[in-house]
Amino acid sequence: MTDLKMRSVSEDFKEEELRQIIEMLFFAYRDFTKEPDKMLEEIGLGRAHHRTVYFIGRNPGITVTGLLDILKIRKQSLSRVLNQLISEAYVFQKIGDDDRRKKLLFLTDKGLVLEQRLTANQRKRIANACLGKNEHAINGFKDILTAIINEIDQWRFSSSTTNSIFNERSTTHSNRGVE
Amino acid sequence: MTDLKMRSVSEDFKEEELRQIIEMLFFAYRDFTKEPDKMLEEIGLGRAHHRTVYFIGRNPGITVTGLLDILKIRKQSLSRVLNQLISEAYVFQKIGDDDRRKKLLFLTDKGLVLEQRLTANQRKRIANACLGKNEHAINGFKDILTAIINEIDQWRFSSSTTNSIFNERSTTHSNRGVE
DNA sequence: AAAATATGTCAATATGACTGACTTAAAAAT
DNA sequence: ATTTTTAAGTCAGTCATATTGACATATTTT
Repeated sequence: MTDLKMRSVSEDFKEEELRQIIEMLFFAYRDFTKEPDKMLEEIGLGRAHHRTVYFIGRNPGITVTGLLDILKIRKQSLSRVLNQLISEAYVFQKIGDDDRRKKLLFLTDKGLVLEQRLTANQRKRIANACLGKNEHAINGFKDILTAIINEIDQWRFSSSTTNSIFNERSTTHSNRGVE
Repeated sequence: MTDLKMRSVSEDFKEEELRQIIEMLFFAYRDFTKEPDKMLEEIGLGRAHHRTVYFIGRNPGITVTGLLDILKIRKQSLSRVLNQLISEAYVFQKIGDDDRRKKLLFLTDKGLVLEQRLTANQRKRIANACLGKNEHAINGFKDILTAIINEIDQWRFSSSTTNSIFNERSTTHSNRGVE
Protein backbone atom coordinates (compact mmCIF):
# COMPACT_ATOMS: atom_id res chain seq x y z
CA MET A 1 0.00 0.00 0.00
CA THR A 2 1.16 3.48 -0.67
CA ASP A 3 1.73 5.43 2.51
CA LEU A 4 -0.25 8.35 1.19
CA LYS A 5 -3.05 8.03 3.68
CA MET A 6 -1.31 9.19 6.86
CA ARG A 7 -1.43 12.94 7.15
CA SER A 8 -2.51 15.52 9.61
CA VAL A 9 -6.05 16.78 9.85
CA SER A 10 -5.06 20.18 8.56
CA GLU A 11 -3.33 18.63 5.58
CA ASP A 12 -6.39 16.54 4.93
CA PHE A 13 -8.54 19.60 5.04
CA LYS A 14 -6.34 21.43 2.59
CA GLU A 15 -6.25 18.47 0.26
CA GLU A 16 -10.01 18.21 0.47
CA GLU A 17 -10.48 21.88 -0.24
CA LEU A 18 -8.05 21.81 -3.13
CA ARG A 19 -9.74 18.77 -4.64
CA GLN A 20 -13.08 20.51 -4.44
CA ILE A 21 -11.65 23.39 -6.40
CA ILE A 22 -10.15 21.02 -8.97
CA GLU A 23 -13.57 19.49 -9.46
CA MET A 24 -15.32 22.84 -9.60
CA LEU A 25 -13.01 23.86 -12.41
CA PHE A 26 -13.83 20.71 -14.32
CA PHE A 27 -17.60 21.04 -13.93
CA ALA A 28 -17.60 24.78 -14.50
CA TYR A 29 -15.59 24.58 -17.69
CA ARG A 30 -17.61 21.66 -18.97
CA ASP A 31 -20.87 23.53 -18.51
CA PHE A 32 -19.43 26.84 -19.60
CA THR A 33 -18.62 25.46 -23.05
CA LYS A 34 -21.58 23.13 -23.55
CA GLU A 35 -24.20 25.53 -24.87
CA PRO A 36 -21.93 27.43 -27.25
CA ASP A 37 -20.68 24.06 -28.51
CA LYS A 38 -24.25 23.12 -29.29
CA MET A 39 -24.92 26.38 -31.14
CA LEU A 40 -21.75 25.92 -33.15
CA GLU A 41 -22.57 22.36 -34.05
CA GLU A 42 -25.80 23.51 -35.67
CA ILE A 43 -23.86 25.57 -38.17
CA GLY A 44 -21.11 23.03 -38.71
CA LEU A 45 -18.48 24.69 -36.56
CA GLY A 46 -16.66 23.57 -33.42
CA ARG A 47 -15.10 24.95 -30.30
CA ALA A 48 -11.90 25.76 -32.14
CA HIS A 49 -13.86 28.09 -34.40
CA HIS A 50 -15.39 29.73 -31.37
CA ARG A 51 -12.03 30.55 -29.85
CA THR A 52 -10.72 31.85 -33.15
CA VAL A 53 -13.74 34.05 -33.75
CA TYR A 54 -13.65 35.22 -30.16
CA PHE A 55 -10.06 36.37 -30.17
CA ILE A 56 -10.28 37.96 -33.60
CA GLY A 57 -13.31 39.90 -32.40
CA ARG A 58 -11.42 40.88 -29.31
CA ASN A 59 -8.28 41.87 -31.17
CA PRO A 60 -9.28 43.21 -34.58
CA GLY A 61 -6.32 43.15 -36.92
CA ILE A 62 -4.53 40.41 -35.05
CA THR A 63 -2.11 38.38 -37.17
CA VAL A 64 -2.03 34.63 -37.58
CA THR A 65 1.04 34.47 -35.38
CA GLY A 66 -0.70 36.55 -32.75
CA LEU A 67 -3.57 34.10 -32.70
CA LEU A 68 -1.26 31.12 -32.49
CA ASP A 69 0.38 32.80 -29.56
CA ILE A 70 -2.89 33.12 -27.69
CA LEU A 71 -4.31 29.74 -28.56
CA LYS A 72 -1.04 27.86 -28.20
CA ILE A 73 -1.84 25.49 -31.02
CA ARG A 74 -0.03 24.67 -34.26
CA LYS A 75 -0.28 26.64 -37.43
CA GLN A 76 -1.65 23.61 -39.24
CA SER A 77 -4.44 23.24 -36.72
CA LEU A 78 -5.40 26.88 -36.94
CA SER A 79 -5.16 26.81 -40.70
CA ARG A 80 -8.11 24.52 -41.29
CA VAL A 81 -10.26 26.41 -38.83
CA LEU A 82 -9.30 29.80 -40.22
CA ASN A 83 -9.79 28.75 -43.84
CA GLN A 84 -13.27 27.55 -43.06
CA LEU A 85 -14.11 30.77 -41.23
CA ILE A 86 -12.85 32.81 -44.19
CA SER A 87 -14.56 30.71 -46.85
CA GLU A 88 -17.83 30.92 -44.94
CA ALA A 89 -17.38 34.67 -44.55
CA TYR A 90 -17.09 34.96 -40.80
CA VAL A 91 -13.59 36.38 -41.08
CA PHE A 92 -11.66 38.39 -43.67
CA GLN A 93 -7.99 39.18 -44.14
CA LYS A 94 -6.23 42.41 -44.96
CA ILE A 95 -2.59 42.70 -45.95
CA GLY A 96 -0.56 44.66 -43.44
CA ASP A 97 0.40 48.23 -44.41
CA ASP A 98 3.80 48.35 -42.77
CA ASP A 99 4.64 44.68 -43.26
CA ARG A 100 3.06 43.12 -46.29
CA ARG A 101 3.85 39.60 -45.10
CA LYS A 102 1.31 39.97 -42.35
CA LYS A 103 -2.35 39.21 -42.90
CA LEU A 104 -4.49 41.08 -40.46
CA LEU A 105 -7.64 39.30 -39.39
CA PHE A 106 -11.06 40.88 -38.83
CA LEU A 107 -14.60 39.67 -38.28
CA THR A 108 -17.17 40.32 -40.98
CA ASP A 109 -20.63 41.43 -39.92
CA LYS A 110 -21.66 37.79 -40.07
CA GLY A 111 -18.74 36.94 -37.83
CA LEU A 112 -19.62 39.72 -35.42
CA VAL A 113 -23.16 38.42 -35.13
CA LEU A 114 -21.96 34.89 -34.45
CA GLU A 115 -19.43 36.07 -31.91
CA GLN A 116 -22.09 38.09 -30.11
CA ARG A 117 -24.47 35.17 -30.03
CA LEU A 118 -21.88 32.83 -28.53
CA THR A 119 -20.47 35.33 -26.10
CA ALA A 120 -23.90 36.49 -24.96
CA ASN A 121 -24.53 32.99 -23.70
CA GLN A 122 -21.31 32.83 -21.74
CA ARG A 123 -21.67 36.38 -20.46
CA LYS A 124 -25.09 35.54 -19.13
CA ARG A 125 -23.77 32.49 -17.35
CA ILE A 126 -21.02 34.51 -15.68
CA ALA A 127 -23.33 37.39 -14.87
CA ASN A 128 -25.82 35.02 -13.25
CA ALA A 129 -23.04 33.41 -11.25
CA CYS A 130 -21.99 36.83 -9.97
CA LEU A 131 -25.52 37.87 -9.08
CA GLY A 132 -25.82 38.70 -5.42
CA LYS A 133 -22.10 38.38 -4.83
CA ASN A 134 -20.30 41.39 -3.44
CA GLU A 135 -17.30 43.13 -4.94
CA HIS A 136 -14.86 41.33 -2.66
CA ALA A 137 -16.12 37.96 -3.78
CA ILE A 138 -15.96 38.95 -7.45
CA ASN A 139 -12.48 40.38 -7.08
CA GLY A 140 -11.40 37.29 -5.19
CA PHE A 141 -12.73 35.18 -8.00
CA LYS A 142 -10.88 37.15 -10.63
CA ASP A 143 -7.66 37.35 -8.66
CA ILE A 144 -7.42 33.65 -8.00
CA LEU A 145 -8.50 32.70 -11.49
CA THR A 146 -5.81 34.97 -12.88
CA ALA A 147 -3.24 33.48 -10.54
CA ILE A 148 -4.00 30.01 -11.92
CA ILE A 149 -2.88 31.18 -15.35
CA ASN A 150 0.78 30.71 -16.25
CA GLU A 151 2.66 33.93 -15.55
CA ILE A 152 3.48 34.38 -19.21
CA ASP A 153 -0.16 35.15 -19.96
CA GLN A 154 -1.16 37.01 -16.81
CA TRP A 155 -0.28 40.41 -18.28
CA ARG A 156 -3.49 40.13 -20.30
CA PHE A 157 -5.34 40.81 -17.05
CA SER A 158 -2.96 43.27 -15.44
CA SER A 159 -5.68 43.87 -12.89
CA SER A 160 -4.70 47.17 -11.28
CA THR A 161 -8.44 47.89 -11.30
CA THR A 162 -8.01 49.07 -14.89
CA ASN A 163 -9.43 47.11 -17.76
CA SER A 164 -6.50 45.87 -19.70
CA ILE A 165 -8.32 45.89 -22.99
CA PHE A 166 -7.44 49.39 -23.97
CA ASN A 167 -4.01 48.07 -24.69
CA GLU A 168 -5.94 46.83 -27.72
CA ARG A 169 -2.80 45.11 -28.93
CA SER A 170 0.02 47.30 -30.08
CA THR A 171 2.20 44.70 -31.73
CA THR A 172 1.66 41.95 -29.24
CA HIS A 173 3.44 42.51 -25.99
CA SER A 174 6.44 40.94 -27.62
CA ASN A 175 6.12 38.33 -24.95
CA ARG A 176 8.10 35.63 -26.65
CA GLY A 177 11.48 34.86 -25.32
CA VAL A 178 10.07 33.40 -22.17
CA GLU A 179 8.89 29.81 -21.79
CA MET B 1 -23.17 47.30 -39.62
CA THR B 2 -24.67 45.65 -36.64
CA ASP B 3 -25.96 48.11 -34.10
CA LEU B 4 -24.19 46.30 -31.32
CA LYS B 5 -21.76 49.08 -30.61
CA MET B 6 -24.07 51.67 -29.04
CA ARG B 7 -24.43 51.03 -25.35
CA SER B 8 -24.02 52.89 -22.14
CA VAL B 9 -20.73 53.22 -20.34
CA SER B 10 -21.94 51.00 -17.52
CA GLU B 11 -23.04 48.34 -19.97
CA ASP B 12 -19.69 48.58 -21.65
CA PHE B 13 -17.97 48.14 -18.36
CA LYS B 14 -20.01 45.09 -17.52
CA GLU B 15 -19.42 43.60 -20.92
CA GLU B 16 -15.73 44.29 -20.57
CA GLU B 17 -15.56 42.74 -17.13
CA LEU B 18 -17.52 39.70 -18.24
CA ARG B 19 -15.29 39.22 -21.26
CA GLN B 20 -12.24 39.34 -19.05
CA ILE B 21 -13.69 36.58 -16.95
CA ILE B 22 -14.51 34.54 -20.04
CA GLU B 23 -10.89 34.84 -21.12
CA MET B 24 -9.55 34.06 -17.67
CA LEU B 25 -11.52 30.84 -17.70
CA PHE B 26 -10.08 29.90 -21.06
CA PHE B 27 -6.47 30.62 -20.10
CA ALA B 28 -6.81 29.14 -16.62
CA TYR B 29 -8.30 25.90 -17.85
CA ARG B 30 -5.79 25.62 -20.67
CA ASP B 31 -2.86 25.99 -18.28
CA PHE B 32 -4.49 23.94 -15.56
CA THR B 33 -4.61 20.89 -17.81
CA LYS B 34 -1.38 21.33 -19.73
CA GLU B 35 1.11 19.75 -17.34
CA PRO B 36 -0.99 16.72 -16.40
CA ASP B 37 -1.64 16.22 -20.12
CA LYS B 38 2.09 16.11 -20.69
CA MET B 39 2.64 13.57 -17.89
CA LEU B 40 -0.13 11.41 -19.27
CA GLU B 41 1.21 11.53 -22.78
CA GLU B 42 4.48 10.04 -21.59
CA ILE B 43 2.69 6.91 -20.47
CA GLY B 44 0.37 6.72 -23.44
CA LEU B 45 -2.72 8.09 -21.75
CA GLY B 46 -4.83 11.17 -22.36
CA ARG B 47 -6.97 13.65 -20.51
CA ALA B 48 -9.94 11.32 -20.62
CA HIS B 49 -7.96 8.78 -18.64
CA HIS B 50 -7.09 11.46 -16.12
CA ARG B 51 -10.70 12.33 -15.48
CA THR B 52 -11.65 8.69 -15.18
CA VAL B 53 -8.85 7.89 -12.75
CA TYR B 54 -9.59 11.03 -10.80
CA PHE B 55 -13.25 10.32 -10.23
CA ILE B 56 -12.72 6.65 -9.48
CA GLY B 57 -10.13 7.67 -6.88
CA ARG B 58 -12.56 10.18 -5.50
CA ASN B 59 -15.50 7.77 -5.43
CA PRO B 60 -14.16 4.28 -4.82
CA GLY B 61 -16.72 1.71 -5.85
CA ILE B 62 -18.43 4.00 -8.33
CA THR B 63 -20.28 2.25 -11.12
CA VAL B 64 -19.89 2.80 -14.84
CA THR B 65 -23.20 4.60 -14.91
CA GLY B 66 -22.09 6.80 -12.05
CA LEU B 67 -19.00 7.77 -13.96
CA LEU B 68 -20.97 8.48 -17.12
CA ASP B 69 -23.19 10.70 -15.05
CA ILE B 70 -20.27 12.76 -13.84
CA LEU B 71 -18.36 12.92 -17.08
CA LYS B 72 -21.41 13.40 -19.31
CA ILE B 73 -19.94 11.37 -22.13
CA ARG B 74 -21.19 8.27 -23.91
CA LYS B 75 -20.71 4.76 -22.72
CA GLN B 76 -18.77 3.95 -25.86
CA SER B 77 -16.31 6.75 -25.19
CA LEU B 78 -15.77 5.71 -21.61
CA SER B 79 -15.49 2.07 -22.59
CA ARG B 80 -12.25 2.43 -24.51
CA VAL B 81 -10.67 4.55 -21.82
CA LEU B 82 -11.80 2.25 -19.02
CA ASN B 83 -10.70 -0.90 -20.81
CA GLN B 84 -7.25 0.54 -21.28
CA LEU B 85 -7.04 1.57 -17.62
CA ILE B 86 -8.09 -1.92 -16.54
CA SER B 87 -5.79 -3.77 -18.94
CA GLU B 88 -2.87 -1.62 -17.82
CA ALA B 89 -3.78 -2.24 -14.19
CA TYR B 90 -4.65 1.26 -13.07
CA VAL B 91 -8.21 0.24 -12.28
CA PHE B 92 -9.96 -2.97 -11.25
CA GLN B 93 -13.59 -4.02 -11.15
CA LYS B 94 -15.56 -5.83 -8.48
CA ILE B 95 -19.01 -7.27 -8.99
CA GLY B 96 -21.61 -5.58 -6.80
CA ASP B 97 -22.84 -7.53 -3.78
CA ASP B 98 -26.43 -6.36 -3.79
CA ASP B 99 -26.75 -6.03 -7.54
CA ARG B 100 -24.54 -8.34 -9.54
CA ARG B 101 -25.10 -6.41 -12.76
CA LYS B 102 -23.07 -3.55 -11.35
CA LYS B 103 -19.34 -3.45 -11.65
CA LEU B 104 -17.79 -1.35 -8.96
CA LEU B 105 -14.64 0.47 -9.96
CA PHE B 106 -11.54 0.98 -7.81
CA LEU B 107 -8.00 2.21 -8.32
CA THR B 108 -5.15 -0.26 -7.95
CA ASP B 109 -2.04 0.87 -6.12
CA LYS B 110 -0.58 1.76 -9.50
CA GLY B 111 -3.68 3.79 -10.22
CA LEU B 112 -3.47 5.51 -6.85
CA VAL B 113 0.11 6.53 -7.50
CA LEU B 114 -0.78 7.93 -10.92
CA GLU B 115 -3.76 9.79 -9.54
CA GLN B 116 -1.64 11.31 -6.80
CA ARG B 117 1.02 12.41 -9.23
CA LEU B 118 -1.46 14.14 -11.51
CA THR B 119 -3.49 15.68 -8.76
CA ALA B 120 -0.42 16.88 -6.87
CA ASN B 121 0.41 19.05 -9.85
CA GLN B 122 -3.04 20.60 -10.01
CA ARG B 123 -3.26 20.98 -6.24
CA LYS B 124 0.01 22.85 -6.24
CA ARG B 125 -1.22 25.20 -8.95
CA ILE B 126 -4.39 25.96 -7.04
CA ALA B 127 -2.56 26.30 -3.73
CA ASN B 128 -0.08 28.72 -5.27
CA ALA B 129 -2.91 30.73 -6.76
CA CYS B 130 -4.52 31.00 -3.33
CA LEU B 131 -1.30 31.99 -1.61
CA GLY B 132 -1.63 35.34 0.09
CA LYS B 133 -5.33 35.56 -0.64
CA ASN B 134 -7.65 35.94 2.32
CA GLU B 135 -10.58 33.71 3.21
CA HIS B 136 -13.10 36.09 1.65
CA ALA B 137 -11.32 35.98 -1.67
CA ILE B 138 -11.06 32.21 -1.59
CA ASN B 139 -14.69 31.80 -0.64
CA GLY B 140 -15.68 34.26 -3.32
CA PHE B 141 -13.72 32.24 -5.82
CA LYS B 142 -15.38 29.00 -4.80
CA ASP B 143 -18.86 30.48 -4.63
CA ILE B 144 -18.76 32.01 -8.06
CA LEU B 145 -17.08 29.01 -9.62
CA THR B 146 -19.79 26.81 -8.16
CA ALA B 147 -22.48 29.13 -9.45
CA ILE B 148 -21.13 28.76 -12.98
CA ILE B 149 -21.88 25.05 -12.83
CA ASN B 150 -25.30 23.89 -14.02
CA GLU B 151 -27.61 23.54 -11.05
CA ILE B 152 -27.95 19.83 -11.59
CA ASP B 153 -24.36 19.32 -10.48
CA GLN B 154 -24.03 21.98 -7.82
CA TRP B 155 -25.08 19.59 -5.04
CA ARG B 156 -21.60 18.11 -5.29
CA PHE B 157 -20.33 21.25 -3.60
CA SER B 158 -23.19 21.87 -1.18
CA SER B 159 -20.94 24.40 0.49
CA SER B 160 -22.51 24.71 3.95
CA THR B 161 -18.91 24.80 5.17
CA THR B 162 -19.03 21.02 5.22
CA ASN B 163 -16.99 18.99 2.81
CA SER B 164 -19.46 17.26 0.59
CA ILE B 165 -17.24 14.28 0.01
CA PHE B 166 -18.47 12.25 2.91
CA ASN B 167 -21.65 11.72 0.96
CA GLU B 168 -19.37 9.21 -0.73
CA ARG B 169 -22.10 8.39 -3.24
CA SER B 170 -25.13 6.57 -2.01
CA THR B 171 -26.64 5.51 -5.28
CA THR B 172 -26.05 8.65 -7.25
CA HIS B 173 -28.38 11.47 -6.41
CA SER B 174 -30.74 9.92 -8.84
CA ASN B 175 -30.50 13.18 -10.65
CA ARG B 176 -31.57 11.96 -14.06
CA GLY B 177 -34.93 12.99 -15.22
CA VAL B 178 -33.89 16.58 -15.39
CA GLU B 179 -32.12 18.13 -18.37
C1' DA C 1 -43.04 -14.08 -18.41
C1' DA C 2 -42.09 -9.35 -19.64
C1' DA C 3 -39.85 -5.05 -18.90
C1' DA C 4 -36.27 -2.33 -17.26
C1' DT C 5 -31.48 -1.76 -15.91
C1' DA C 6 -26.29 -2.13 -16.12
C1' DT C 7 -22.85 -3.21 -18.90
C1' DG C 8 -20.47 -4.15 -23.07
C1' DT C 9 -19.44 -4.18 -28.05
C1' DC C 10 -19.32 -3.50 -33.33
C1' DA C 11 -18.92 -0.14 -36.85
C1' DA C 12 -18.66 4.27 -38.85
C1' DT C 13 -17.80 9.24 -38.40
C1' DA C 14 -16.22 13.99 -36.95
C1' DT C 15 -13.23 17.13 -34.72
C1' DG C 16 -9.26 19.02 -33.03
C1' DA C 17 -5.08 18.45 -32.23
C1' DC C 18 -0.34 16.67 -33.45
C1' DT C 19 4.42 15.92 -36.39
C1' DG C 20 7.43 16.62 -40.22
C1' DA C 21 8.62 18.56 -44.47
C1' DC C 22 8.42 21.99 -47.71
C1' DT C 23 7.05 26.54 -50.35
C1' DT C 24 6.49 31.43 -51.08
C1' DA C 25 6.97 36.15 -50.18
C1' DA C 26 8.69 39.89 -47.70
C1' DA C 27 11.69 42.03 -44.44
C1' DA C 28 15.96 42.36 -41.86
C1' DA C 29 20.74 41.52 -41.28
C1' DT C 30 25.24 40.82 -42.90
C1' DA D 1 23.49 42.35 -52.82
C1' DT D 2 23.18 38.17 -50.92
C1' DT D 3 21.84 35.59 -46.94
C1' DT D 4 18.93 34.80 -43.14
C1' DT D 5 14.84 35.27 -40.68
C1' DT D 6 10.00 35.89 -40.34
C1' DA D 7 4.97 35.31 -41.66
C1' DA D 8 2.04 32.60 -43.75
C1' DG D 9 0.39 28.53 -46.12
C1' DT D 10 0.22 23.67 -47.50
C1' DC D 11 0.64 18.44 -48.13
C1' DA D 12 0.35 14.19 -45.87
C1' DG D 13 -0.19 11.24 -42.18
C1' DT D 14 -1.41 10.20 -37.28
C1' DC D 15 -3.77 10.18 -32.84
C1' DA D 16 -7.20 11.04 -29.09
C1' DT D 17 -11.67 12.07 -27.87
C1' DA D 18 -15.96 12.15 -28.68
C1' DT D 19 -20.16 11.18 -31.49
C1' DT D 20 -24.36 8.04 -33.39
C1' DG D 21 -26.87 3.80 -34.09
C1' DA D 22 -27.62 -0.90 -33.44
C1' DC D 23 -27.26 -4.87 -30.78
C1' DA D 24 -26.11 -8.51 -27.10
C1' DT D 25 -26.05 -10.32 -22.37
C1' DA D 26 -26.96 -10.84 -17.66
C1' DT D 27 -29.60 -9.53 -13.87
C1' DT D 28 -33.18 -7.43 -11.40
C1' DT D 29 -37.79 -5.65 -11.05
C1' DT D 30 -42.55 -5.68 -12.14
